[in-house]
Amino acid sequence: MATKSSGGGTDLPAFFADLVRCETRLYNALNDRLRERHGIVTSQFESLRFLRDHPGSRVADLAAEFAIGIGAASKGADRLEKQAWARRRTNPADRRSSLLELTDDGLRLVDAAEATFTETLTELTAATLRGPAGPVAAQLLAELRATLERDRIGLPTG
Amino acid sequence: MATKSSGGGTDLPAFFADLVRCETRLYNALNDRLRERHGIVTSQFESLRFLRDHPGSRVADLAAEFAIGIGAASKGADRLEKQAWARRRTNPADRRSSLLELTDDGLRLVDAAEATFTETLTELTAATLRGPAGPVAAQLLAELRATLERDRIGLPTG
DNA sequence: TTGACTTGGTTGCCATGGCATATATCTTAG
DNA sequence: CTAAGATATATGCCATGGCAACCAAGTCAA
Repeated sequence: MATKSSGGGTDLPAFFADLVRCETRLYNALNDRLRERHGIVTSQFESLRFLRDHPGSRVADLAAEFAIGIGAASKGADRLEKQAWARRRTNPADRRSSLLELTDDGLRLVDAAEATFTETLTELTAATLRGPAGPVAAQLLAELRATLERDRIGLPTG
Repeated sequence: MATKSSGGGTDLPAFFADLVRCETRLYNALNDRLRERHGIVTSQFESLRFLRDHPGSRVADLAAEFAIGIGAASKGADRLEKQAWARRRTNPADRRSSLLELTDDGLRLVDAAEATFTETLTELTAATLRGPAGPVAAQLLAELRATLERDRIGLPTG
């Protein structure tokens, strides 16, 4: 029981495998629904929601939030701009960067997509999360996330 | 509190966000360690471990396990074969498919990588999972995974 | 002020995965 | 047995992300 005892009673490799499998399948399922109803995928929905809730963010802020590279964040912003869902505005305080904000179209889209997102997520997870373990697990994931972010774990290079 | 009550006391969108952020950062961090020490990434480690533990699996079995498309699984197998970590053997019962198995090199690699994997994962998560919430959360994710797999949620097309 | 360093972002190249298509094999109704 | 359909995989095209090279702009010390 060497493996189990390292995690204080939890089989960490099994925990990780379950975490990844849940994430993959939920992400895929949400992609399907969001694509068919709104023409976007989950990563775009999350970017739009972040920009709605944090207007004036920079490309680097998107990268940090989602733990993706700066390059990927920049390209993602390009795509949102190309669809006229977001735009870059010159940052008056630092001309190297731009401040991102949603357009009216983008705002309407994210609000509509959020309904689909929440509905689908509820459909897929509410039964399992309904019991008393739900909030405990949610709290633990929030703590794990906070720890990883505090220690800057798993940030890509570029 | 409409959102929270749908999940029986859990904010499902927040739960999902935390789940995805944890998965991304852990995956990235494990990628770094595995790449520098063994020249593989986490997805390859997981494939190798699966083949070690389920010898004679088919490409379709890999796809189902990881909720990726058949095409992606086929290409992944190609890459493992190219490195001589695995090989395809003709399936005597069905000549459309091959049975995959590790080579001796592949077996040595996965065993070595597993030590790095477990060690890194422990380093990153053991502190958070140590408390009483750890097993509760692990159990909940296992149940969620089982539900998603039972209902075939989030399987790609090809 | 200026030159070295840092920081924010963009872009090109490569690897990987999704999806559609193409093949080769099974399976099965008749 | 045969033809139609189902199944397992392979492969091509496209989208996306990592990483590195590059450029523009800010910071700082002397």
